Amino acid sequence: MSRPRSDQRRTGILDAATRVIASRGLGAAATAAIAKEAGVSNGSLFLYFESKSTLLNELYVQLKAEVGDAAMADMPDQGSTRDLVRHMWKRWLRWATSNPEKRRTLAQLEVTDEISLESHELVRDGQRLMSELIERSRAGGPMKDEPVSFVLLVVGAIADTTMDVMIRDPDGADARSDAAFEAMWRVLAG
Amino acid sequence: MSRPRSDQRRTGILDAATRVIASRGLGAAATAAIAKEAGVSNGSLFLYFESKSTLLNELYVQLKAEVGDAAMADMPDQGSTRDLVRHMWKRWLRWATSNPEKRRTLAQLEVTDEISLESHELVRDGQRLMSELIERSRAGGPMKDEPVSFVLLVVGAIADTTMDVMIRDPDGADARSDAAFEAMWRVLAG
Amino acid sequence: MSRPRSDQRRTGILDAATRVIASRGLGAAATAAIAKEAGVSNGSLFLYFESKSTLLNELYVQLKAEVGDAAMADMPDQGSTRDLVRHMWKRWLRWATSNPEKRRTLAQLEVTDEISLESHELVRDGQRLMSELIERSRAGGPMKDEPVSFVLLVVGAIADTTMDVMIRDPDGADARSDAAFEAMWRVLAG
Amino acid sequence: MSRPRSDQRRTGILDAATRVIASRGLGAAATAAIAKEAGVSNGSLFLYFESKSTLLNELYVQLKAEVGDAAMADMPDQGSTRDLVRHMWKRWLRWATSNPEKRRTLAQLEVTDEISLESHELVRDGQRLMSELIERSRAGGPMKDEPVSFVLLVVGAIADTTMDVMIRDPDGADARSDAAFEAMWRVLAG
DNA sequence: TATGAATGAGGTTTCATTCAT
DNA sequence: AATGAATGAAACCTCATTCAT
Repeated sequence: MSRPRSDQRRTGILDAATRVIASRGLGAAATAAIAKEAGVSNGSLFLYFESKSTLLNELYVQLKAEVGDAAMADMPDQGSTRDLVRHMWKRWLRWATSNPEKRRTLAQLEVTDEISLESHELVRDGQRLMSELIERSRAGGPMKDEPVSFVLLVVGAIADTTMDVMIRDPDGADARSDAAFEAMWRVLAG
Repeated sequence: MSRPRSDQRRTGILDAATRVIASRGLGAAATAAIAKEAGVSNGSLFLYFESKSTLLNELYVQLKAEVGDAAMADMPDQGSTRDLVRHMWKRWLRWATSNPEKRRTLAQLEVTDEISLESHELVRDGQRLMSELIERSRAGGPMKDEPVSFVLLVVGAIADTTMDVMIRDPDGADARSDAAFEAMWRVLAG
Repeated sequence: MSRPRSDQRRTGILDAATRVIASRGLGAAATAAIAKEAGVSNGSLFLYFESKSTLLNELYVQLKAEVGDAAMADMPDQGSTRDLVRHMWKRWLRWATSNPEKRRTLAQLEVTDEISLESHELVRDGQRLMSELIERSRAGGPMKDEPVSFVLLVVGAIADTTMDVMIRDPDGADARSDAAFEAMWRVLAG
Repeated sequence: MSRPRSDQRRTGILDAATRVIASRGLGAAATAAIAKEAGVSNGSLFLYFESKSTLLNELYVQLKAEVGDAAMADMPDQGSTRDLVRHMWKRWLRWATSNPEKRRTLAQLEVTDEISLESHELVRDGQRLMSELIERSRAGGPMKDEPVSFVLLVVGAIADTTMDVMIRDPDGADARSDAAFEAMWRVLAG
């Protein structure tokens, strides 16, 4: 019938947005700049995304899902809880250091009020696997009586901080990662 | 030209900016809105601050200093390191829960690329006292060989997360604060 | 290239345009909206009409012809001039009240500068029958020495106003119609 | 204190809008075009008018008031009703022929759905004087039992049509005006 | 010094029209 | 012939900053 709407193009726009936000900041991420970076006309962007706001929200949800998937990928089906958490930790940080732009972009989106409550909920739903692992790990730790959501936020904050530092100074990345894991593990398991 | 004298006005503008950013978000913080909130004319704002960017940078540095001062105020000159850190922790979180708008604003400014490298350095300098306390505390912990700056960032991230959750749900504030302190202390002192 | 054949589609698009303009106003009548309302693809519209302007012009001419035809239909071949004019008047207004959307759309098109001089001339040509009737009627009236085109415009203006009021308040329609006919007749025949 | 907001500028913008709409049509009356025509910056327009819509509404109300004022100006305090109506008619048409652009613009604004109900009501209120004169005149005529608002609309329609024809062909203006007055008078007084 | 009017670049979004399928 | 994705030129409006008063 006609040229089919292309998933590649959609993805291309999201990728372009990631790059623009990472390099120039959210404040300078004009739709025109994103479209240009994606090699797409100004109007096409609005064919694939209803508004700039939906674009940002979808990008946020997708990136969050990507981190979550990366962290839980290839999870062994046996081993001590500590080993499982360590696996998660490694994958998590590896994703960040391999995708510094996505990490930077995510950090910016995390605080905007452009991101709707609904998107935040979608993200929470997608983190069920991580939540469950955290839940199991904290049994004997200092946060055993706190809401899981809070524990997850704290662990996430430590991870994010570690990522940022690792990205900024790749030489010390391994040392940072290991030390932070030990620290984080104590937060959970005491 | 020369610095205008009314410090009251300067402060008024900074306070207004805090309120506007906290309530409406950084994206909607037009200079006109800030001026209006401050009860000052549009143009006056630029007599006190060279540009919007300067204003935001000064606000950031000032708020960061305020948190630091609050955290280290009334520090007893003796007591175990743990007690000192506990003191810091309590003051720190109390400041945040007493100043939710400032906390919210700070969270927004933290990620903008509007904040210059210089401002970030200024902030680091102002945190010397905290740094030293952290330095002393971590001696036997899992992060004993990491750069202090990194440790400080991790501790700060835990604190910020705790603050945000406490502000969002004041009922559980005390439980959150205590549990997070124990967790944080393990990060430091193992 | 050559005229596409499906007259049904052509008509469907014109009808859709009528509906869209009547309900949403000429300013909101995007070609995409018209195509959608017609159940036809975006691009097809331009197979049937060279441009939006052509579409509007054709719609205008067609609607005007329709009113004219309706007004002169079933005209008896004898009777006093007054009876003939009365017949015309009745049919004219009946068409309008039976086709409020077409009437509304026509009112909008009447003033746009989108309508070309040529279209206006086409319309005038199509109103020859009405013109002749008016011509005969005004013999003894106050406008007996004016250009027929002017008289026709005046009569049309009275009719349009009456229609609009009738459509807006159907209860008083008959009273309006009768009174306005008497008034109009005096304009013609004094 | 500062440069005062200038009524001249406000008026200048309204005048510019009138000119642009009259010459290029409402569809081509971009705010940028209006601003340029007014010799004012793009942004200034929005300092004087909240939105394009308010600008158009104010223009409409103002022009309508102007016509009404013009029509009722210098009304003698005695004389037959017919003389008074004739006075109104003359002034009314004179205004239109002296202000062809305003007349054209008004014709365009009259049908837009950009004009709010409130504006239409404002206009109606401003036409009380005319209404009263019409009311008195129609006592023995064919429309004596119709709503005044309807009669006013009909008279207005005749006037508008006459104006348009007069403007288009100034040579026959006087003949048109006189004939149309006689016709209109019969509508009222039979 | 203080005011707020003035500026114009830039932002998001719409839409008539073209073109690949 | 038919589709609907693609285009890019506007359109309206905001806002940091300057400038007349």
